[in-house]
Amino acid sequence: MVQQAKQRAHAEVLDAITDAARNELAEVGAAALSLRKVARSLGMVSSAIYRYVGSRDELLTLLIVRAYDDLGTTVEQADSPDDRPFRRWVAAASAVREWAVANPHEYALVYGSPVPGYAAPQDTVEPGTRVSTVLARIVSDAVGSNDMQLTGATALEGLLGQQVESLAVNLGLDIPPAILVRLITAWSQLFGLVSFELFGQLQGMEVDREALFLEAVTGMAGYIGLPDD
Amino acid sequence: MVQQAKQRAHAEVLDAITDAARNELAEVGAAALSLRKVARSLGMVSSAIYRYVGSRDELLTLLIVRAYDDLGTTVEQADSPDDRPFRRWVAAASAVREWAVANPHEYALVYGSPVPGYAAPQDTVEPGTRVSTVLARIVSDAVGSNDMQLTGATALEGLLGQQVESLAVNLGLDIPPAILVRLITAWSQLFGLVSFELFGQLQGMEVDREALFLEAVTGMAGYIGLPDD
DNA sequence: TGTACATCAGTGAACGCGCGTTCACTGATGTAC
DNA sequence: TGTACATCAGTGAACGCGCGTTCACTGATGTAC
Repeated sequence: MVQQAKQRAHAEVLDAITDAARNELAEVGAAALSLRKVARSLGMVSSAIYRYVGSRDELLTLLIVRAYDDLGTTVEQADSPDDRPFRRWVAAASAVREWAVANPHEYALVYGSPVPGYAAPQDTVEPGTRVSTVLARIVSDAVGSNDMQLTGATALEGLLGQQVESLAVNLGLDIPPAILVRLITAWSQLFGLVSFELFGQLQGMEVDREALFLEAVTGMAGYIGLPDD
Repeated sequence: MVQQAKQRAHAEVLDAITDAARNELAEVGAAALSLRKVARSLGMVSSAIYRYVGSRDELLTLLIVRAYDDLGTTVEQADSPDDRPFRRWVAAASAVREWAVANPHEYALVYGSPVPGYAAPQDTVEPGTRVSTVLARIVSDAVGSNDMQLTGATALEGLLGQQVESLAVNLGLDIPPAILVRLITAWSQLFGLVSFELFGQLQGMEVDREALFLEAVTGMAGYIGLPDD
């Protein structure tokens, strides 16, 4: 019983460390994140951190997993399966953007340029797939309910067609290759838009970013065959 | 005369420094780029660098300008104004991707997450616009020659429409707002695709990346109204 | 209830490291007369 | 052609810094009997 209290205390401090690290991240970015600063911000001596975290890389991994999970949860909650596919797509995409705008450094940690000298371990893979899983479900639901209106799609030629087909099988997705390619494309375009905005490439252009994003997302919806109302 | 030789020598060493820095960049990334390592790789003592470069930030700026210029030149050369608009678009987009794949760290330096603690000075702005200038010229040429086939474009509503209109005026572009929004969208999607591929988000998906890219670029061409052959 | 022992969070000093930058200097090269 | 001077690339030592990580330790808390 009391051991459990100890374990709880341990977990709480670990949470506090992760929180502090998140704040550090927001101020200086991943490359400059330092165990010593995190410790200092908690009023601990730097070596005490090692009771909770094995190394700096381990802390980074913790942050990455947490960021993926945070974003994953947000997007999952933004998706209401009873809506029309178009609405679901827009909602999911907007959720990605809003989370990114609210958490720019965590977004950068996960979708920005790789942190030099850090190799993501296996633990980060699964939480990283949650967003694309939602997107895929939206599309496969639309396929299932015959809600797709794919225009101008050419049959996939050769190698790419085969690869996409076996990808669909591997992921257990009921999505025809011609649509799945477009989904993959739209998926990366979605993050492209967000990164572009967040990393300052739109700087100097005075346009309403949210409206621009909605325009783009609507265009992508058409591209992947999700009809607008 | 001899002074000129001195100046030339100075410029040559500065070039060597930039080259060495580029190599460093390719190995450790921008955040970990160090003046001392660059000096060492040239067989100089670290303080000697300061004869050529005022500070680490100045060296970074040099690298950024050079990357922008490199990419800009590449894309400009890939564009042959006599081709059909669709071909020009594909050629320009492919040039971006190929350059990025060949120079991943320079790409990351310029289009990746911002380097912490570094603020880009004004000198980097102009070379940064060269790619988008090419893309805009392709589209405005197509507009001028009545080569556009814009499908499903809704008139832009409210604020965004006005903003895009005045943007076109400011940049001196003869592109109707409805098309310009889509160009901006496609432009950032283009870099989104490239970043996604380069930063490892496609990892674990066994698809021919070039073919996927071409699919996407073709889709974007349709979106911005450039008809395929 | 009391005592001996185990656990483990947190301390504080120390390690070796590489960094950006400064500074007084040497020595080669070019210039002026 | 020769001499005094200026320029400036490169040297080497030093500065102060913050980092990740280790280690022997203290002291509080809980456990077994």
